[in-house]
Amino acid sequence: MIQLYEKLFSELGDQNWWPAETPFEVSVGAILTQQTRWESVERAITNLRKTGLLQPESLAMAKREIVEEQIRCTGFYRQKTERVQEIARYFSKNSNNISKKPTETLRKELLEIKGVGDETADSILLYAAERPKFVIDAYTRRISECIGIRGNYKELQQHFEESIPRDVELYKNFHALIVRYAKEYCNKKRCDECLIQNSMNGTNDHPPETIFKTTISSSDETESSND
DNA sequence: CCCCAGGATTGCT
DNA sequence: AGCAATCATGGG
Repeated sequence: MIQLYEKLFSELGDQNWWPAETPFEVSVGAILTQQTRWESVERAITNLRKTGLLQPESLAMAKREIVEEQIRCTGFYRQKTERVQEIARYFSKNSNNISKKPTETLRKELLEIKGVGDETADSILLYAAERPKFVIDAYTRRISECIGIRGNYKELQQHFEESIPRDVELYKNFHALIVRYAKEYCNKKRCDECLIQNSMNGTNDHPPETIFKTTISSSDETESSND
């Protein structure tokens, strides 16, 4: 799997992804970017900054209509308004001790916020809180499928995290490269030029159905006993 | 006019 | 546990 990273890096270089000033900005962006282009998010962030709403306290207290107006360009603006304001409330309360919370504790708290699912939580954990959590998004799923890795969110994440060194910067860059690559190649159906099939040659040439059973089969949970 | 984008929630089976 | 409908704007 690390060969894949090397391949993508040598081909596409450093991505300098997720440009943002503060952890709070990253977290707001993580909500806004759901099912939307990043260019729209940038506009919304600019609007929020311009109106002084890019801080936890001011955003939390702002009138709903005002926030909606600023982020409307990202779509789903009513839900997203409610959700970024919840994020803002969370940061208002916890901005002092977020860095002290254990990763899994933080993750659980983030997931309690309506509108924060697995991917958004891990994006916040990785890009805002600098925790080694590999983000699984639609592109990562698609590429995983192509090289015969299947499973739910947690299984895919586990597979990536066990296959590469536990390093925050590596996680960031790898994920950024996957997204960049998928946009350039998968979205344009340039499968004939696929770098991934080539770079994974030899490490994984099993048929899609039989590859995953060996690595995952036992779901060893060390967290809560059940739901 | 159609489909898709750096998802999550809800409801149904 | 898995699947479809829903949310909504902006670009190609």
